[in-house]
Order: sequence, then C-alpha cells, then structure tokens
Amino acid sequence: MLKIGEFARICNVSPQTLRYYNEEGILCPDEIDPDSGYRYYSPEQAADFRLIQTYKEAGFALDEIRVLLHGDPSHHDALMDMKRNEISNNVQALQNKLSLLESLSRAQGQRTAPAQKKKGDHHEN
Amino acid sequence: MLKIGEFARICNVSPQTLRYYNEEGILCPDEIDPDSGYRYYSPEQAADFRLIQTYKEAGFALDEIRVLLHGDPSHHDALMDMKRNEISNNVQALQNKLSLLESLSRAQGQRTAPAQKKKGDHHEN
DNA sequence: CTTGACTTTACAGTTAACTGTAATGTTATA
DNA sequence: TATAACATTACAGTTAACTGTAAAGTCAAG
Repeated sequence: MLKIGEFARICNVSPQTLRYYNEEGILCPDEIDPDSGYRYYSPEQAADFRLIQTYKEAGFALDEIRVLLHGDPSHHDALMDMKRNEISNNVQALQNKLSLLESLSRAQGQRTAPAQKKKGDHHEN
Repeated sequence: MLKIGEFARICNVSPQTLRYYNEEGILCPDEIDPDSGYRYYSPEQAADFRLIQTYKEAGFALDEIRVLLHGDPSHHDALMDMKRNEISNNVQALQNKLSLLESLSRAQGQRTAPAQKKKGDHHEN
C-alpha cells in the first residue's frame, strides 16, 4: 500500500488532485486508516488513474468519468455518442470562427491597403 | 442619447453586461452625468457593440477585443494571426479527442460483443 | 410631490478542476 | 524521543464573462 505522496509520484500528479478525486468519488484509495485518516492506494490503482487520464484526454468531464467508471454500464454507449456529438459540434463552431476570422482579415486588409484599383472595378468604398 | 436600458434593448443585451463592458474599458458610454452617474449612449454606439459581438463570435476574448478596438492598430494583424493559430490548434486538439473517442468506442465494443471469430483470426483476447 | 420604473455602486455567486495555504496531526528514522 | 518529511482538514483563490442581489439614488409622468 502506498501513501498518497508515493502514489502521486507514480501517477505523475499532485497529492491535492488525488484528494480531490477522492472527494469527488472519482478515484478512492483502497484503504483509509480510520485513526489517522491517511489514504492508502494499491499499486494496481495506477491503472485506474491511467484510465481516468485517458477519458479526460478524450474530453470527458469528471462528472461524466464518474458515470463511466462507477455508473450503469448501459449508459456507456450513450455517453460516448453524446460526447462525440458534443466535440463534433465544437469543431464545427471553431471552424465557423476560423472563417469569420478570415473575412475579418480580408476586411481589415482592404482598409489598410485600399483601392487596389484594376480595370473593371467600380464604386468601391 | 439613450439610457442604459434603452441602449441595452437596442443591442439585445443586459444592462449589467453594458456596465461590465464600461468597467472593462470595452465599450464606454459617450457621456456620463457627473451628478447622477447615469450612463448615456449614442445610437451610433450600437455599431460599436455589433463589432464587439463579431469579434467575440470570431473567438476573441474581451482583453483582446480591447486591444483591437483601442490599442495600437499595428498589433491588429499579429492578433489576427495569433487567434487563427490558436483556433487551428484547438480544432486539432478536438480532432485528436475524436479519434481517441473512436478507439475507446472500439475497445468497448470488443468487450461487449467479443470474439467475432472468422477464418484466419488467431489468439485474440 | 408622489409614484413607479429605472439607475447607481458594491459585492457575492456561477463553472470546472484544480492550486495554495494554514494550522495541526502522523510516520519513520536516528 | 526528537526531528524531518509527510499527512490531514478546511477553506480561499484561480479564470472569464458575466448574473444576481441589496440598498440607495434618479427620472418622468400625472
């Protein structure tokens, strides 16, 4: 059994984060000494932490990860689909921002380097 | 001149937001009565508000919008480029999340519907 | 000059996932 | 048993862009 600091080093995370995950019911120590309150983690729990990290990398919030880990497994697929949709929408929103940015750049370009007049241009401005 | 409530209605925004924009130096009323402290906006300021909205839609933060509106115009292009980069990176990050999600879905699918054994498959699991 | 609608300032609360700090208690080693 | 290194809880602070609230002042109409 590992004390929180050792386990934190193994997981490459801060003890505070582990305490937070404990409070939030995300990753709870295998054992807590009832006298001292010290948290004790088993080495195997490092794999649990890795899974949590992976879910985070995939864009899940801790509330959602809690469900993935400890909730009804039948919700799993729905959560995955929901998240895929959410992220797709975010990608689309960002791409909209990109094209709006482009049009703002073009508008700006026209103001700072105006009247690139060519044959066929009429009444701009 | 319009009182904050009227101007807010025109802009389709809350008076609180306008006060906030005033505090933050984003959009300041044309006039403030020194006795009452009442803010008075000109109708033309609605266009300023629209521009702010557009910048927001393009992904700029208020701090950045303040620079775009009131800062050195020579920073304009750099800010645009920076923002385009930032958003492109965010798009890339989200797409990475999407593909990680896909691989998680596949892993999950294999657990819940395993051993789709075909000719030529060997020692899976 | 009263009333109601509006405005002011100042400040707390919201969200997520932590980080930082203080005061105090525990463990392991010499 | 003293000490260093660790642990505990509890709570404030961080970020951004607001939203909500309270207490008090102002404006416009009748």
